[in-house]
Amino acid sequence: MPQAAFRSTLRELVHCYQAFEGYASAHICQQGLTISQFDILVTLGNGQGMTPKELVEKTLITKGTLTGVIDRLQLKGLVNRTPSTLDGRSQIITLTKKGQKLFEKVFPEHLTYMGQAFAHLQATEISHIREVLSNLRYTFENQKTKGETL
Amino acid sequence: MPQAAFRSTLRELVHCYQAFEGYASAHICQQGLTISQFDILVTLGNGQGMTPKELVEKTLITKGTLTGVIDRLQLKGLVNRTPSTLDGRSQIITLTKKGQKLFEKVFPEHLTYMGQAFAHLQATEISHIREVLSNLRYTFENQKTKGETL
DNA sequence: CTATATTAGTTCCTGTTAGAACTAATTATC
DNA sequence: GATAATTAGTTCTAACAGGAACTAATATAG
Repeated sequence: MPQAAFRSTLRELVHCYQAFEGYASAHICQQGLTISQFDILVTLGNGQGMTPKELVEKTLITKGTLTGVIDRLQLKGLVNRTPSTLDGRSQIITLTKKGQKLFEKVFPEHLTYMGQAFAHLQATEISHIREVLSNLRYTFENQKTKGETL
Repeated sequence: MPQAAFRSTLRELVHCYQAFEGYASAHICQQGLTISQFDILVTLGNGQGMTPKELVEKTLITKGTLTGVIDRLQLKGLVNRTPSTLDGRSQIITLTKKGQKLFEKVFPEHLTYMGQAFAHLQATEISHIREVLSNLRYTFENQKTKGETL
């Protein structure tokens, strides 16, 4: 089989993701936040607080890592840890006023910033990109499952 | 502007990349290598050796990180550091026989493994994905440059 | 030729990642 | 209701990322 075809596509996927990360993080790091911290801030924004468990489910951060990310957000005074009254093992992470304020400032800015990159694309083009990515993702996930069942 | 369009596309990009990484790394880690180590092994394979500087240029690893990656590859007996005769600051990283042998085993296997994920796609479809990714990448890179010039 | 600037690689720092082991609390089972 | 299995969160380890500071060697400029 001619392998050059998919190899260059994979390279392009990596480069594309790197370009996205570079573009997004440039803005986020300007705010003195890391990507992970921003991810948590945004996930907590607009909500009533969550347990670390829920945060792990909603973000791409694993539980071992999350402890440290929350530690640092707490040091910055952006989140609080409150023991859960329902479950003694559990706690609720909430934004402090400072955290909420930061979220309300940074999140819309970030959307605008990211939106700029897509400004020259039609809605149908954006949808098409999403479809292609979705199929490619499925390709890997489906294959992985196959491999595991063998 | 309706922001939902590009937001879901970005999410899909992240998920797609994660799926790719998960699929690829499952195979690489089976070989007792990390992604970075594999990256260096493959970059050195088929060649005469390179300076760390060249490795930094050809991979996505920064020079501070590279020192450690090479250290660990050296500990595993997969690469050698040889001082350059042309430049006293410089050194040449080469695969040991063991490293070369590992490369010759692992790399073709990895290509086959990755190729499996694309087996159900036509060559034209693979090219199309590459085009879409390439354009999306350009979108970010172009935008970034714009921002910097402002 | 000598002072200066640049370059190659290492080291250090902070933060993140994945995964394993651990603690404490809770649920399930008999 | 005591024992066993789960679950929530923390801690630890090895590795990596990005960036700044550092060392030694080389190039450049006067």
